[in-house]
Amino acid sequence: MNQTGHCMPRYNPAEIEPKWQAYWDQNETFKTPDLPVGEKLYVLDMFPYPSGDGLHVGHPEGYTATDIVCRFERMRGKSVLHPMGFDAFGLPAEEHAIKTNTPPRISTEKNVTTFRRQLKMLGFSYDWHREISTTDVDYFRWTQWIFLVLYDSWFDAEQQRGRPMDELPIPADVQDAGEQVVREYKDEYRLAYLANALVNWCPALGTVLANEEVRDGLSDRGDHPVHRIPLRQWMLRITAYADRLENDLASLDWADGIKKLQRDWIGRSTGAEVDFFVGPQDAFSAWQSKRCESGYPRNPSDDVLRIYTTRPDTLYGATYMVIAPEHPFVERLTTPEHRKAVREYCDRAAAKSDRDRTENAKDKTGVFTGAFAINPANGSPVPIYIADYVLISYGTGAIMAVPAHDTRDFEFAKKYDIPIVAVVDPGDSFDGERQAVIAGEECFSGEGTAIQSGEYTGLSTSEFKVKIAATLQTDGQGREAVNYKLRDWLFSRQRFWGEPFPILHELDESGEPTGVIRPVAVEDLPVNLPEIKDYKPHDRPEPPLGKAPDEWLYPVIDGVRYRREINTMPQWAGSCWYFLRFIDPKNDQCFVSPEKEKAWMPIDLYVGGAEHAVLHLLYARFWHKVLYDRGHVTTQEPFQRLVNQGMILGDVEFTARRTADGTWTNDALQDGIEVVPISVNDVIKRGETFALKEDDSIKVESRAHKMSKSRGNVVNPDDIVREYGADSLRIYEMFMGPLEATKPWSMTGVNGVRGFLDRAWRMIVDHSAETIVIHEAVNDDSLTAEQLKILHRTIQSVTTDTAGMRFNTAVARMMEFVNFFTKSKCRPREAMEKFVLLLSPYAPHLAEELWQILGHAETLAYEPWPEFDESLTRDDSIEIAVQVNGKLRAKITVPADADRAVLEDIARNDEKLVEILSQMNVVKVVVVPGRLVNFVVRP
RNA sequence: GGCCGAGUGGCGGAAUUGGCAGACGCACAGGAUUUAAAAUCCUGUGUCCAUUACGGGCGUGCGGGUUCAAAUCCCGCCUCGGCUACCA
Repeated sequence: MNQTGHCMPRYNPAEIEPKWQAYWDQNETFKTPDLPVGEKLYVLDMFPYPSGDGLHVGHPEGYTATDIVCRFERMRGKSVLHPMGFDAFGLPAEEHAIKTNTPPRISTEKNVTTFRRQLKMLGFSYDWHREISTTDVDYFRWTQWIFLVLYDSWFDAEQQRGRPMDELPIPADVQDAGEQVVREYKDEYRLAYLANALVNWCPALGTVLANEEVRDGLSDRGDHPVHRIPLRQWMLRITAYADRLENDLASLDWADGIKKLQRDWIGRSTGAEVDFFVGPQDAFSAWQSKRCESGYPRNPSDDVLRIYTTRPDTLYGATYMVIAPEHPFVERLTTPEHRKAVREYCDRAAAKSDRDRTENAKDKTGVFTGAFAINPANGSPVPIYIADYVLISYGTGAIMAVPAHDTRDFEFAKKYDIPIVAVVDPGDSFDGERQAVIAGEECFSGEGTAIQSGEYTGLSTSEFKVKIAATLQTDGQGREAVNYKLRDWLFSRQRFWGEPFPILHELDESGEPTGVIRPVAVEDLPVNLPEIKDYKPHDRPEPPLGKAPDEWLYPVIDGVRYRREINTMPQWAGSCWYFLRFIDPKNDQCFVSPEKEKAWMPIDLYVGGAEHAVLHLLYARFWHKVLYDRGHVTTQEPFQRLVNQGMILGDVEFTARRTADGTWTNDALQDGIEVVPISVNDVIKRGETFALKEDDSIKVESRAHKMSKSRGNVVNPDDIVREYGADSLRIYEMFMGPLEATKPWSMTGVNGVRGFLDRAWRMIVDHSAETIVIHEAVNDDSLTAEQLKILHRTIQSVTTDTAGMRFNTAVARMMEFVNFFTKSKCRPREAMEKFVLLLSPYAPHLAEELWQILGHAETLAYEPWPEFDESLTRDDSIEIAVQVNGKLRAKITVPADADRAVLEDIARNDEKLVEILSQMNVVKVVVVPGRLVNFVVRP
């Protein structure tokens, strides 16, 4: 039996785990057929970014969960697709490339090798034939192809679907204006389009930074100043799909929390757009009548400031207006005497990131432009301010400010002494000071009844909204509008290590861009990354691909010279469709064969961390819907069921506070007081909290922290596998608690699970023998009635718990099985074999080994999952509780199927109950068969 | 500030529909085995009172409520964690 020939009586994962991994590899045990045979199951893990640090213990948590489901369902006869790959584009590899001046592909491949080794070491049953990496040229060829689909699509708002560009209706006046106007018109509709977007440009580092790399207007690395500058960027029109992305959530089997996160992120709001006239006051009525005739224009003219509001009912209370510092009207509206102050204010705002602006939200700042607009409701002039609490990227970048009914406007108005006019009466039921609100001394942002609102006075908020929207519409001064917090997706990065855009910019004879864009022909894909000499940033806000050799950068097609797009796609791109490629990873004719796509999609179970709850899932859903609309996939949603695994924290740490001279203290943290780690042995529990053993007046803090390099509490799976084995790691991660919960790591816990596997081994293998032989207690006897009951109960629990992904309790039931049979001198082979099959999804290496020891030549991966007989799991007699007034007073043993009358009778005749009941009057008897009998009594 | 989640022994956690709180594991203690230790096996282990045995009181973050019965349902708080952050 022992292939290496030497004696191995003890459970030795270091030997059997590599053995079975090699077996699965050589026998292609988990190779999945191109098309499912029978019922299909597509189970997907969120593929990892292969960082230089290798796997951490958080990865195997979700991966083990899906692996258990896959192994379990294979045994239940399903055709399972379970692939793995790598999301390998990304910043760390590029940073490494800059530092060492080596191509990022080299470090990426090295990291992928490490990840693959670690994943194989854990015994996951992936079909490795399907491995893909987003950085594979054969892969990103199709990422580029999908980009071209996006570029060639527009969103038909009426039909609510994406359609090819050649189906876009071109208005006659546009058609007549010539080719260039038609081209520009088309570009306005494409799902992929170019626009000026603000980026964080850091001149000192010579690079553009992500929002999270900027703090207080300085770069995270090096503290250099960062400016927000507009740059021509690729955008994806995800907002067009906002309503579908929101509505289709209803059909998905996801946790409500995650759905809500997505809904909030999309952030749909309804309200109105209103144009405020900004010309001279005596021209106002002329403008009004003009608007009555022309109607509300699609794009605002120069003589108006267009705003978006969700509360058009508060129009009469708009006492000032605010535009964002980046608003295109800033320059034009500012009067000469305010120019200097405005310029200074806008420069300061430009130096701040969105995040910094919002972090100091309490203190509103702003500057007066000197200009006024006319409130269309009452014709009175209102001052126009510039303030960074208004964001250029939301709505129209301008607001009407109603300080009486918006807390932000209220703060601002207080600070700058702007009139506050209440126009909503909160009513009697209002908790706060109703009179203070009406007097404009307190802000109220709820709904109520209109006051001081001309003809609308007396209307409820909702009636008012409907009426004024209609009026604005007829007067051509506004219209109903919908807005989203979701922005169009900024889809380009000034980076080297990403997918190149398959886009060419036409150049004129002097080498300047003509504005004409030419997509790379599908047959010319892929556009590979060029070799470049160095990866260091320039001092211009230009991507590293600007340094590419001319042969790459300046292709000539049909005598026309082009410059390639030198931005690259963001890391999200590759993960937007990888699940489709897994279905058909080698196809060089199309991104996925329609037949295979139809057979395998949608994904039946998708497991990953909650950190991707919003962006990745939203982006992938968006791409999928475009592909669906264009007829390339057959499902509207890619991820039918989603489960988020919880975070694994480091081992619990105890800390106490100490002063500089070394005395313990409970004082708050301040200069001279430090937090020091305490050993578990020096800690006692005192009441609700922990305290120091040597001085129990000193509080000890007990908490598990996120694993991080800086804290030094990171657990490396390599170490765990070396010391305890992969099967122990797998089971421990499942046994810690529910999959979705956040839970702290514990080394002694792993050791405990290893003890269980040791016992399982010794239950079947004679560990005192010289060679591997089956334990003498294992025989061909038939099971006793009790053994049969335990076996079937175990099968039942493990089956339902595994199917319900309650892995922690499934493991507990298997532990009980082992505890029971280890005590038994007679362990029928039938029971042992069924147990091994139950264990196999959880501890596949050990199970395979035991299966072989029990005399089987083939892998157990496709053995039928054990069946249970429910009638065998039941007891003939059970013990139930007898309560008096809800308190447990006795326990009685009764036939399992005893009815109410019988139960009450037995309970009444119980020795103890006779005694109690003799002194009491029974008012009521509650009998729950199989549970309890409760006597309600009075003296 | 907003949203979401969670509070059960020394610790991780279990507990169908409201129906015997603490499954399983860790840790700890005692015992067996051993020259000894490790390993293994057995026993005990919420807490307080009582201990002659049977026992009894309390107990699922806190305070109320509904109910024959509440970890579970309702109302009001507290604490911790995660996400998010001026979205007009």
